[in-house]
Amino acid sequence: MASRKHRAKTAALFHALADETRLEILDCLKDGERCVCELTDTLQASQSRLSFHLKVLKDAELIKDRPEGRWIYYSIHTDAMEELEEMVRLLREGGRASRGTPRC
Amino acid sequence: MASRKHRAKTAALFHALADETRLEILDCLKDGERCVCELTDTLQASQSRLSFHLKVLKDAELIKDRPEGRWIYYSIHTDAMEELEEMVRLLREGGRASRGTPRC
DNA sequence: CGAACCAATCAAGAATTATTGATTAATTGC
DNA sequence: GCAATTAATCAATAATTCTTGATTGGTTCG
Repeated sequence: MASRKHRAKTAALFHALADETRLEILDCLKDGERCVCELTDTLQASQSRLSFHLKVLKDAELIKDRPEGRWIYYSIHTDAMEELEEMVRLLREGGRASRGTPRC
Repeated sequence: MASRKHRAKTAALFHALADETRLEILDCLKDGERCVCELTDTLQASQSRLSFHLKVLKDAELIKDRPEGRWIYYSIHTDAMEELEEMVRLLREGGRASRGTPRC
């Protein structure tokens, strides 16, 4: 069926992934959690810019944060990654109930 | 490693998917190929608007077209869908060579 | 407390992307 | 050939997203 709501959620998730800087961040976090200052170092990006992209990723629930003292550590939110795989599977395989109905 | 080039390609692919109209088109095409006028009908979208989004999807190689007479039939490009799954898998599982290296 | 540090937020501007309406090109049927 | 149909493209505008630099809030350490 692919409800309107689900479609919006899917679009939002893909939007969060549709940016090189954000992909770079995710790539970086695959090795484990990092604080923002480590990321600015590694990715050669300004603090403000990075903060913006981290927020996008966090809003999409692709990453989560853990404050500790004056640092904030970010890491990959595994659940969302699983959800992403599910979305792609639906997109690909269809998940259509009626195989005989030709029109959408 | 996730080269710069690969990251750009990934971002571009996700960008093509980050739009409700385009997701709707893909959803529609899952039932088989459709010509543009069928899509404008079903999706209640203007011809020009649809044409724009079809171009985005086609540029991302998510769909392909088959001209026949004065119609143009669009359908899902299965290869790209497989590639998409591969990208998501890489994003998720890492595909990182050195498991021992902590920094990115 | 005050200085230094980390990170979020804000405002302004730049850049990109989407929508609309009009035009154009190609094809079919009369 | 001419009118009608299908779809791409273009120009202009609207809307969204990104970047930058400055400010703010919270934390630690002296």
